[in-house]
Amino acid sequence: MFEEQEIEIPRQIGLVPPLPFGTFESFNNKALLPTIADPLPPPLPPPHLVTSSCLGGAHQLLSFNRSTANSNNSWARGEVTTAGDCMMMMMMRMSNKRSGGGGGDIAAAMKMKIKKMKGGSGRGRRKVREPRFCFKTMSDVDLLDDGYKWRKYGQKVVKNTQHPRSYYRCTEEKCRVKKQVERLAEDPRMIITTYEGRHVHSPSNDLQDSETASQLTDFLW
DNA sequence: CGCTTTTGACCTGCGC
DNA sequence: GCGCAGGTCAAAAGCG
Repeated sequence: MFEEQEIEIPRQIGLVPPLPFGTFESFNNKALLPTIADPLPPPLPPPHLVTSSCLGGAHQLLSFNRSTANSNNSWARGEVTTAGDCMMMMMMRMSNKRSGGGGGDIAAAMKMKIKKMKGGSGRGRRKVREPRFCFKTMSDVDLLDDGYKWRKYGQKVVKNTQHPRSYYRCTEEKCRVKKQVERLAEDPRMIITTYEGRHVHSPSNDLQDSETASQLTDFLW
């Protein structure tokens, strides 16, 4: 059970079904498909982070075809080929669910961390913490291609970790989305990517389907 | 030359 | 109040 009153980030993060960890099948099964009309999943198990080793090596090619997708949304028209696509799918999935209400699991998962950061830290003005969620992925490269352009603005060695945490900000003007990237101490092949905020623009990658781009704008933060 | 990365300093909150 | 830790700033260096 979650003590929702202690959750200090907006509940718009929504529900995310727990993902089996360690296999690409987790991306081929329905749990991750961005089917907008999906009913809400059953009540969630305890707080968790979204986890999946969707990437074997650097941006291993993933295939995700129309028949698998089984829906008319934009993603069903193409193939998922990059790490970024995988992350987008997860993000979209989360966005799909948030409107259904009853969310808060990710928020709960982050509760301790957010609570600790409540009031924040760092230089200058204090601001309201944006919604956050994180992915655990397997990749050789730290900065996954998620369709957006990022500028690194800091790096920090976090206590009790072997690898520094990198801080990135979306390069788009007026877009305040940030992300943190760090490698797992236990398994350096795994990287934890934490997104904070919501994109106010389309991915900078050239998407062949402009409709896709516009829909992404709707779904991605 | 403009953009990105690096990196040490700085700021703020929290725990003791 | 002090020290610690996390997050951010910004100057300098690097790069295409």
